[in-house]
Amino acid sequence: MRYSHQREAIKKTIQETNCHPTADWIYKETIKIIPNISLGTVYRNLKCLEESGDIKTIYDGNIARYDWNTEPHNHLKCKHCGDLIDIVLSDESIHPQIKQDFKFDVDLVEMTIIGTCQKHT
Amino acid sequence: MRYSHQREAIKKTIQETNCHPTADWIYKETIKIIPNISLGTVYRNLKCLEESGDIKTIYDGNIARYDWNTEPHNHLKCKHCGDLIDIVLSDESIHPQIKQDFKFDVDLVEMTIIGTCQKHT
DNA sequence: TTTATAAATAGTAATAATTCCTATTATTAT
DNA sequence: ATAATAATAGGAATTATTACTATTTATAAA
Repeated sequence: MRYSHQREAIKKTIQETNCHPTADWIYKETIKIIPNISLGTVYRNLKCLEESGDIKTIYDGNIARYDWNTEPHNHLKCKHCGDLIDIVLSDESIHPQIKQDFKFDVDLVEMTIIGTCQKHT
Repeated sequence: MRYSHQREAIKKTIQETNCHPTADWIYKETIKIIPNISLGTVYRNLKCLEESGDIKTIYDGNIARYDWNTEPHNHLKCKHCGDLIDIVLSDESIHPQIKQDFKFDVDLVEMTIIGTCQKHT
C-alpha cells in the first residue's frame, strides 16, 4: 500500500478523538485539513486502515463507527444519549464451553452492554 | 394498535422460520400470501412488533435482522457462512461489577460471538 | 533528475436499506 | 349501517455506502 496524504489525515483524525466517529464525521473533520478530500476516499481508506489493523470497525445499530482502540475491548452503550464507552472485560472462560457445546471455534466476542450511563441517574 | 391482516402475516412469516430474516426476506415471503403488500408496510409493522415485544431486532453488521425468539439470548456468528446460531448464556455476574466500576446500570448484554461453525472444520 | 508506472484520488453516479408522504382502504366504536 | 381514524399501497425521498473513471501523485528505475 502506497503512502497517501489523505490516509494519514484520516488516521490522525480518528486517533485524536475519544468519541467513536462515523464515516461522515471523519469526512467533515478531515475536510478541514484537506478541503477537497472526497467521501469515497474516506470510506476506501477506512477499509484500508481496518485491514492494516490501525483501526477497528464497530457496528452501532445499523451505522458503522470507527475506533482507534484496537486492543480487545467492549462497549457500554447508553440508551439515553447513545454514548459508547470503552471497557475491558477480558473473560475468555466461555470459549471452551462454546467449543464443547456448539462445536464452534471462537475468534472474538463482540459485546455491547446497553443501559444508563451516569449522566442520566 | 388496530388489527391488520398484514401485520399478522408478517408476524407469522417470522415465527415460522428458524433463520434470522432481513426485512427484504420477510417482504418476499409475505408477498406470497398478500400479493400487494408493500415494503413500507413490512418496515412499519416490524417496528410495531418490536415495540409490542413480539419480535426482537438484531443488528448483523449494518443490516437489521428480526428474531421471533424474544427470550434473552445471544448469537454465534460464523465468519465463513454468516449463519447466526442462538445461544443462551445467562451470566449476569458482570452487572454489579459494571455498576460499581462505571456507574452504569445494565439493561441487557448484546453479545455476538464470532468464529467458525462446525460446517467449516 | 527526469520519466514511466500504476496506485490513489476527486467528483460523481449508482446501489441498498430504510423512512417518509398521501390518497385510498379497512377496522372498529357507536 | 355509519363515522372516525388507523393502516395500507405505491412511490418518492433519504441515508449510508460502494462503484466508476478521468486525472493526479507516489515511487521505482533509467
